[in-house]
Parts: sequence; C-alpha cells; structure tokens
Amino acid sequence: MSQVLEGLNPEQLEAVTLPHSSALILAGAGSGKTRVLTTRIAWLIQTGQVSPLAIIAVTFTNKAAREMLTRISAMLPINTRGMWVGTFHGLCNRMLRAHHREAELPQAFQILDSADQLSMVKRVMRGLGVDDEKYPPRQAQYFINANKEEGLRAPAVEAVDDFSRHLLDVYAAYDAQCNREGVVDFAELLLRCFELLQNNELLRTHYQSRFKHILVDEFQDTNRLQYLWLKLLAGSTSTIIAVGDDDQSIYAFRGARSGNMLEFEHDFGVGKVIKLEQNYRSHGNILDAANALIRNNRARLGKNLWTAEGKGEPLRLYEAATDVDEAAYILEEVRALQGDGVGLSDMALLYRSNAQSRVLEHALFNAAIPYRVYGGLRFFERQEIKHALAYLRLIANPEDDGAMLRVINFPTRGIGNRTLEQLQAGALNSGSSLWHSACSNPPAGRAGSAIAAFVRVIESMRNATEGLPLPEVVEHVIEASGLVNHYRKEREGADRVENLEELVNAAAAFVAEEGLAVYEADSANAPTTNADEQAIELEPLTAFLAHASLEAGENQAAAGADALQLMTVHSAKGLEFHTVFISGLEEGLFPHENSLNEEGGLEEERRLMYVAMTRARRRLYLSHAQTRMLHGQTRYNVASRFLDEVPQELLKRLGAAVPSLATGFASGEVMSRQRGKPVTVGGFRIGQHVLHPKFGSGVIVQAEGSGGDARVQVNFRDDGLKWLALEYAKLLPV
DNA sequence: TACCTCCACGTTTTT
DNA sequence: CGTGGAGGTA
Repeated sequence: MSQVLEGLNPEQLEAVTLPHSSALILAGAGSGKTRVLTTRIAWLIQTGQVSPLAIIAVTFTNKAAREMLTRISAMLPINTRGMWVGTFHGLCNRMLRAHHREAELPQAFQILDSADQLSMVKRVMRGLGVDDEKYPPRQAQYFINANKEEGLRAPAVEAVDDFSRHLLDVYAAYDAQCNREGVVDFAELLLRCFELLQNNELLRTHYQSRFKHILVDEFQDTNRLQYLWLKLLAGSTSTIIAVGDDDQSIYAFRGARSGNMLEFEHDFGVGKVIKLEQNYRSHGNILDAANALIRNNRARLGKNLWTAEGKGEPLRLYEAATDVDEAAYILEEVRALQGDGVGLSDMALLYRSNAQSRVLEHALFNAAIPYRVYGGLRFFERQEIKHALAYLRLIANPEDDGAMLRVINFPTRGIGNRTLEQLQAGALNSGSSLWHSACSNPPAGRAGSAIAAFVRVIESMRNATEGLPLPEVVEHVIEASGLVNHYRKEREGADRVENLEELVNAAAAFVAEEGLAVYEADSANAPTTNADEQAIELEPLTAFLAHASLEAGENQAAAGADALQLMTVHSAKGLEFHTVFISGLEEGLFPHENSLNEEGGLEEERRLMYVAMTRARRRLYLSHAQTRMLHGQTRYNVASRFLDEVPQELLKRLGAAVPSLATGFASGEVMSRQRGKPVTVGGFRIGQHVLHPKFGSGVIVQAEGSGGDARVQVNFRDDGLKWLALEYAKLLPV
C-alpha cells in the first residue's frame, strides 16, 4: 500500500482511490478536500496508472493552485512542470498561447483586467455615440461578461427590447475592437478557449485523449461556461473528479451555479456521491451550530459535519448598544485572548460588507492593536504600476490603444484632449490603431511634434531594451518613461517610486521562479499532434504581462508582524482561525437587505453565515448592535434571524439583553432626547422593539407628529421599513 | 493642467 | 459619514 494513503479516513480513501470513472465529492468545510485532491493525483502517478502529463487540475484562485502544486511536490519526487495545474483562466491562457494561430490571436495577446476592460467599454461607447447616462458603462461591462460566461457571442443573444439592442451593439463593437487590438478580457480567455476546442477537431481530440484525469476544485463555484469547457475537455473518454460543497456556494451573484453539481451527476452518470463529513477543524459546538443553521436552507444536497473532538466552548453572543460598543467589546476580548496566548493573526474579525470595517479599524487603531485589512488595492492594480505596464504593453504591441491612451500624456507631454480627439478621429477614419495613426498621419503643428516626440520615446525604449533580460527591460522603462522622475517630484510620490522599483524585483522573481516554465514545459515529451505545442517560446515580457493580469498580487495590506485579521466573510472562505468574531449580525446587514428581494438571496446569505461560522476552530463570537451609524444616519436594527436559527443552548449570552436608555442609545439619544428627556410618542420611544399583528416584530426607527397624528416608522424584520399611524396600528411594546 | 468643489452613492469579488 | 467621479475655474 502506497504511503501517501496513510492517515486517510474511509471516505477520503474511497475518493482518493476511485476507479477511472467520473465522481462527485461533496466535501464539507474542513474535511480535507485539498488533501483528497492532491493525494489522488499523487496516488495515480505513484501507482503508475498515469503519467503526470495525463492530469489536469483546475482551481479558481492562484493561491489554491499554488497550494496544490506545493503539496503534490511534497508527496512526489517529480517535476510538476509538465502537469497542468492552474486556474481556469491560467490554463486557458496557456492553451491559447500554444494555439494562438488557430484561435486567431497574436501570440503576444494582452489580457485586460476589469479596469482595463471598463475603459475599453467606455471608449467603444463613445465611438458608437451611445449615451453613457442612459447606458452606464459598468452595466454594459456586466452585460458583456454575463453573456460571455453563458457562452454567448453578441449575434447569439436575442435583443428583447431597445435597451438590450443598444447593449448588444456595444458588445459587438467591443469584441471587434478587442480583436483589432489583440487583447482579451478574462471571460474571453475562457470563451475563446472553449470555441477553440469546439471548432478544431484535431486539437479537441488531442487534448481529450491527453487529459485522462480532470480534477476540479470548488466545483460549486463554476459558471455555465466553465462547466461547458470542462465537459468539452472531458469528451467521452476522460473522467472528471469534481469536488465541491453546495453549502459554501456564495458566489451566485457573479454567475456561479451550484446547480452544476446536479447537472454533473446527470451528465456524467455519477452513481454514488462521496460525502466527506468528518471535520478536522472545529470543536463540536461550533459545528452543531453551523449544521443547525444551514438546515434551514431547502436547496441542499444534504450533509452534516461532525468531529471526533469534544464539544468545546459555547458560542458567545454579545448584544451591543451601539456599533462603537460592539467594537470596544471585541477589542477587549482580543486583548484577553492575547493574554491567554492566542496569536493576533490567529483571530479573525469578519463582517458582511466592507463599510463595516471603519468603526472596527478606528477602535483598533486607537487601542494600538496591530491589524491587517484584506481586500485593498493589489500590487498590479496600483496606478503607477498600471502606467509602467502600459509602457511595457506598448513596446510589446503598439496596436494596444488602451495602453497608448493611458500613457500618451502621462507624465504630461503637452498632448491634451483636443490633440487626442484628432488622433482618435484619424484612427477611426483609417480603421487603424492610434499608434499607426500617430506615425502615419499625425496632426499638424505643435500637437504633431508632441506626438512625434512620444512616438520617439516609445521607439527608443523598444530599441534600447531589445535583447535585455526582463528585469533590465522594466528598469529601463520606468526611468525612460519619466515615471520615476514624475513621482519623485510629487509630494506623496515616495511610495509610488518604491512600488515602481518593486516592479523590477517582481520581474526578477518572475524570471527566477516559475515564470516561463509553464509555457515551455510541454515541449519535453508531450505526445502532440500540433507543432505549436512543442515549440512555445513566449517572449519573457509577454509572459510577465500575462502574469501581471492573471495574478494581481496579494489581496491584503503588507504582511508582517502578528496582526488581527479583518476581512469580509467572502474573503474568509477557505481560511481558518483559532477565534472568529462575526460582527454586525443584524437584519438588513446580515442578511443584507438587498438580498431579500433576490431569488434565493436569503439562502445565499445563510450559506455565507455558514461559511463564516465554520472558519472558527476553537472559539466563535457572534455580535450585533442595536444602533449603528450607516450612511450618515443612525439605524436601529433587530438582531439577525440567523441568531435565532442557532440552538440557544449552544449560546452564552453576553451584553445588554434588554435595550435600556442608560446604555442603549448613546448616539440615538441625540435625536430622541432633545429636551433633556427621552421623546416618547404615545408611550413608544425610538429604538423600542415592538410587535405588529400583521408585520411581526420590528424596531421603531423614527417618529413624528403627536396625539392623533402621531406616526412612527418601524423597521420590521420581515417586511422592512413602514410608517404606521399609532392611532390605528395595533403595536405592542416588547 | 491642476486643483477644488459639488454631488451622488453606498453588498459580496476572482480572474 | 466618507469616498470617488465629474465638471468647472484659476
């Protein structure tokens, strides 16, 4: 028996050693799914069943892909280079580079990130003369992506009304412009790759027979197009091992369809679904609470986590008077835990939406507790970095109008809007790129010479960097472009200069580490029907630019000392901590009010809560505030319904159980206590919890009038905000 | 061209 | 309340 199998539980073992048939593995939180995936790969190879070249493993994030490669390397003394392990986008990129001609792309095609895509959409809309008031570019961008992710090109989409007809025009023109410039967006990577396999039988059968084993992580997050791509790649001879957890599907809002799991079972004739239900992360009480909560969802495949460990501590529920009070409480507990030896970085402070972090950060900052907020700007998304990349893109491909527009006047060179308009008109007239138009028929006069100067800058950069190693190319460009000089002169530019220098290091690291290897790997001994695949020799610069687009860098503030982890529940997925604080558990916030009108919205919110709870290993805090400042006004919120769905015997209640004027309305009283004493209207006061025969329970948020005209606004847990006349409404104080 | 003021807006996010 | 984008002015 192979030693990689040691220590697996029966279900894990079954999943790892499945025969060559497609399977669905329902893997709960903390059940060792990554271990199962990597061990299966190791087992397949070690037992000599398949060559590493016959395996393709797909993930959603680069982090997950790296983790997988690291673990495989630890188990097997082989070079993992020939193995295709990566994200959907990364793998499609790899395939498209190898077969760029068949895909009708330049080999050095550039990848647009969301921001690049948006500016392209804006540009196209301006060209078409579409009113961007009536058709917000963001919406057009969403429209394009949503359709691509359904596998639909513009001509395949049916226009149902005038509005969608306009958006379709934009979609078509946008695609045409991308083709002209030789650029692709994220969704295009997948769609183009899908179409490549669909239209080219030779390539399709080649890859279908090569990749005998397809393994997919986080399968519940696949969208329509990703599923179609997988299906096409599998053909009739390959098998797919799909690992996922429908209870952790929290990305429906961006097109993920956990329904793909059911469809997969059907399409691939999956007989038995393997369930990994033993949890190796959390104590029993935490799991019992999470299980009880998620049982309230109807749309489930069904699964119940258990642990061999003890029940552990009860969950702690804190009811705070205000958001500030909530923060103060959390801070106190963090300090106490720190005293007990729990590291700050082993504690996470979670919230539903980013706006909630401010109050928490403020409190932490004042208390001088180190913290780290996830979800800020990432390295390759920074302004100065994008500028530098735009120069590099222009060197690699002068047809790239987006790059040209970004830097033609940055640093400023006296090329204003007027000149730019002339240039764009010229390009539009001749149907060519801006660069071409700038070279062949530049505008007359001063503007013309400014443009000629810019053209010379780019050309001399291209000449000077030809044949240089990548880091030196980058170094030359950040200097010769004038970027470094520009930011040196700026007041707050020091950080930006530093980042530009860091870009040189990033390029050096890229060359030294993986970098190009991925593109070269196949040449060794891949059985191939295609000459291209054997000789992928990508320019280092092109590869680096693709890397920059596909991996925007760490999604967090600078790593470093031991720090408390602050993040949204979404970004916490996949992580675990000794202690987890889930804050803002209030109706309207979590579940978020916007979700209540959406089909399946509440269930997605509940899965989100489930994900949040299952992050905790040992201790879980749940908290809510009666009063919270949001969008500049004080809101009174009822406790989240999710708190009622947790068995009460698992909870230890702390804090104010009953709202009281003394503690409860530090900020509310500014409004309600105008003349030294609390305003009461017909025996009710603002912030009071009430019961209505039809609408159920709620909280009084505002009041106006008096006597017979007295009206109060109540925030009902189920029906939202309503104005009620006290004379008629049968309100009961709670 | 740079700065400033005003206004609108305000889930979740990876590639 | 805070931010970010747009538009206007020096």
